[in-house]
Amino acid sequence: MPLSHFRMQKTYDHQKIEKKWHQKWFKAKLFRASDEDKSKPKYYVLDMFPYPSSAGLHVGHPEGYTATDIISRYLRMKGYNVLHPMGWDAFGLPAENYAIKTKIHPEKSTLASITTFKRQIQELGFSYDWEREIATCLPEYYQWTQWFFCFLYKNGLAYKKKAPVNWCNDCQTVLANEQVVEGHCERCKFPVTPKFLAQWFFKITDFIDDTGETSGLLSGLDKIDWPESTKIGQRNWIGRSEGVNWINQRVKDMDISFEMYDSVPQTYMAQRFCVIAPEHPMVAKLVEGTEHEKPVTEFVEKVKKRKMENKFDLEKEKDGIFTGRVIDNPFGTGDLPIWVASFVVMDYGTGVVHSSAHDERDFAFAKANNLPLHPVMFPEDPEEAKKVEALEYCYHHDPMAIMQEPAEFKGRRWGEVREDLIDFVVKKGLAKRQTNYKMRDWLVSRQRYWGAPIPMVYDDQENEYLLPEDELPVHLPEDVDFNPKGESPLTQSKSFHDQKILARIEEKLKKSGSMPKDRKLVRRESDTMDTFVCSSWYMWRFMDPKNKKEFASKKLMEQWGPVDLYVGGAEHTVLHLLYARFFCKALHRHGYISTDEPFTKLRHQGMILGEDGEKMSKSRGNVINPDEIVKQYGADTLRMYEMFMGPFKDMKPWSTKGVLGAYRFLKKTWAIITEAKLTDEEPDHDTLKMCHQTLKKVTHDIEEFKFNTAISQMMIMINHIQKLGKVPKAAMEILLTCLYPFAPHMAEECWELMGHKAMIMNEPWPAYDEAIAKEEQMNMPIQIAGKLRGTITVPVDIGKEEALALALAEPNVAKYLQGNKIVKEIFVAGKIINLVVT
RNA sequence: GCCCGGGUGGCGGAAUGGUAGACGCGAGGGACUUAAAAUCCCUUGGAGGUAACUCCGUGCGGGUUCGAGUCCCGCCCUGGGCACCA
Repeated sequence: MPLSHFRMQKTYDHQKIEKKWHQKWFKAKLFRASDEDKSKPKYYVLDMFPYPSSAGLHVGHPEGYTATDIISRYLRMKGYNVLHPMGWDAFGLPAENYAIKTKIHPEKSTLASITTFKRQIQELGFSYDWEREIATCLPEYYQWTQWFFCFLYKNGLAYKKKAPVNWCNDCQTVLANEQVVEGHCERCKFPVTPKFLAQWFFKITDFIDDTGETSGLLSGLDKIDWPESTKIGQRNWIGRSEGVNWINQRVKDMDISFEMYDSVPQTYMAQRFCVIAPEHPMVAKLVEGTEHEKPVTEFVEKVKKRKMENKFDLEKEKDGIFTGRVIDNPFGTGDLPIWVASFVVMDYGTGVVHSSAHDERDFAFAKANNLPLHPVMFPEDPEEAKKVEALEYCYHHDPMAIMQEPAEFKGRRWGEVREDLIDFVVKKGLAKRQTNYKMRDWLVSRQRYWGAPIPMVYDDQENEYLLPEDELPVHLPEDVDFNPKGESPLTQSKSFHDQKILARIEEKLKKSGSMPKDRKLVRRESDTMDTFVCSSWYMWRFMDPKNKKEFASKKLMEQWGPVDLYVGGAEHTVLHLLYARFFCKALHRHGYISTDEPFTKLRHQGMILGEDGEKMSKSRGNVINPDEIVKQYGADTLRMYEMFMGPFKDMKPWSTKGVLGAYRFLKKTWAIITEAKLTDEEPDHDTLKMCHQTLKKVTHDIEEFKFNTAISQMMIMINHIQKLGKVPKAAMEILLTCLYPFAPHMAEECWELMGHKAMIMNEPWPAYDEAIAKEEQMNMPIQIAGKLRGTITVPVDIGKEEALALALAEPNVAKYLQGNKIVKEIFVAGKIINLVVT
């Protein structure tokens, strides 16, 4: 047996290596973000903090976390003071549902989940500053969530209003949309009905447009580096629309008049009827005491019920009923019958709209209900115009359409009259300019236990009072029954409504003059806040997580804010990202911070699917447990594999076989360090070139979130090095530096084995040399009429004449040129030759 | 329905308008081994050809261009979001 078989091979023991470096990093507090160090530029890298579910970490979590860890480690090497924190979005429905089922208190199950999540995340070796860890369900955090409620309330940005909730009469509880399946309760299959409750709203609509120094939710998007699709998502969500409100729309023979919003006022002379939302409070008045009262009321009830069933397709709806009333039309086109129509949305505009022949849905509604239509603009083509006149189809949104009415605009094009026409009708006193938005105010009340209590109290006459700040936090009480009893779980708690404490609060309120002396406090607000409120401000808390006096100090927020890079799933395109921007803008408007956008740069990770290409789920049995991958192959392998799978933002299926590719790469690296002959000799020309090419590619790819191609370049380099007899240390050092952000345990261990005393993380990120990285030779393709007919090996910077001469000499090319005349020579330096022949 | 993505080998994917398929997985063949694992080497889009090489090929149909996976127009299929899941 050859001697080499007895040579002790140092095996790649990932478990031992990873544990060793976790301890080293932890002991030396190496990832502490320094509040004091002003010598380095700051960079704040934030992950969307996870909801610690009882299922434990999903392989989807480490995808984003690895990306931010790569960026964080890379930037530290580049000399930045990096803030990279982690925490827990710990309030929410699942823990409460779990409590109802198992009687285990949400706090207990949530804290257990956090412990598991934390262990799993730590095993992956992410460079978080754990001293800044936060959990939204802890009083030291939710005290400040409540402070934000107070802050908004004091500034007129929180108000109470009645709104419908999904109500299950069998379970006696409010249901989340998620718990409503096709209009029925998920648990007991009972039909869900609407129930109107007084609920708290935040006035997010106040921040759509710019105000003073604070950019609005719309224009602010223009200055941040976010994916365009996400910006579009937010713009569409906000749904800004400019138009007019028609005024003095009086109901004939009644003392009622409406305003009606119109985003396309050009065709107002076509209006022949109007439609009102079933929920409109005036509907009852319109039909009161008439023969229409009964059928209309029945119709309204029917529509409301169908809307609750979530199966309501606004676009296809054309159900309606006549109210028996008409609008006394001020335009001189006759009275407009008022119909109740299922498709009219109460939340948009004023809930009453005019209808005309130039709107597709109005057109369909009129045809279905035999209502009059009257086109006022026509296509240029007389044949087509006839069809429009005959109401064969709905003619709309054609800029070239020719207007017939009003007389003042006759002959002009629809596409250019808008502004003039609006001025005209405004001057005539028919309308006023109006901007509308699809977005509604944010409903934050939740009739649940596991959330931050809303810091309000009520007196015996149901008047509301904001809690004095020194009464915060309002603790979640323990004496609560999670089983639904028809109202918020907190309503039942004795300790929550402790009369002694209420008396103390009452005294304070009276002393400060905010409460009349003859009133008596009787209860606290028993609703809690939407968990999105907790996650709307957590990025500020990370900057100053231990602060007992403020949610975060102005000084530290100026120092660390805003978040330079934010990474998370695209499912948060609208809600979370919009709410966090709203909070930031509110803080900015009221002088707390100097930035009005919280996240300068945003990137989304794509979802990781199961091996079957389907979404991972327990029921499908295709869930991959990261613990098993870490145990078998190590954290570095999991990190490498997840980054290598494909483009960061794309959805990609898991492949357990594919993990092997990443593992083999790491083992090759390990083998070179532990087995190959490392030499102090300078790298040869090709190896040096490879080093600089790799450095260049990895540097650029990290910055552009192209981690998959960065890794493939490292694979190319290791394949090259493997073929060398002696491996130059200098080359391995460059490779390990590139590898460090991706597989930090492996890189540190190898670095140490190479004899380095200091850690690789303390090395500066090396600069590449463009001149060395450059290829000097290339295979230049030669096309004839766009088809590849040969290649020539030439210097990259070869000139046109020289290249053409070589190209013509290439045998296969010459063959194809026989008997043809070259009419055009395309030469793209360093790229290609294309000869166009007759 | 509305809004936003995506369709490239057996699979994940790569390609500033310039040789389509880098890198990895899988598969086939070989080396080492008593054997297996591990590792290493070779082949690997399809069809034809001993070979040189040729033809076809990036969801479908058109267009722009010397040249299109990439840009434009029209389709088909598919995934995600849609306000109380987070």
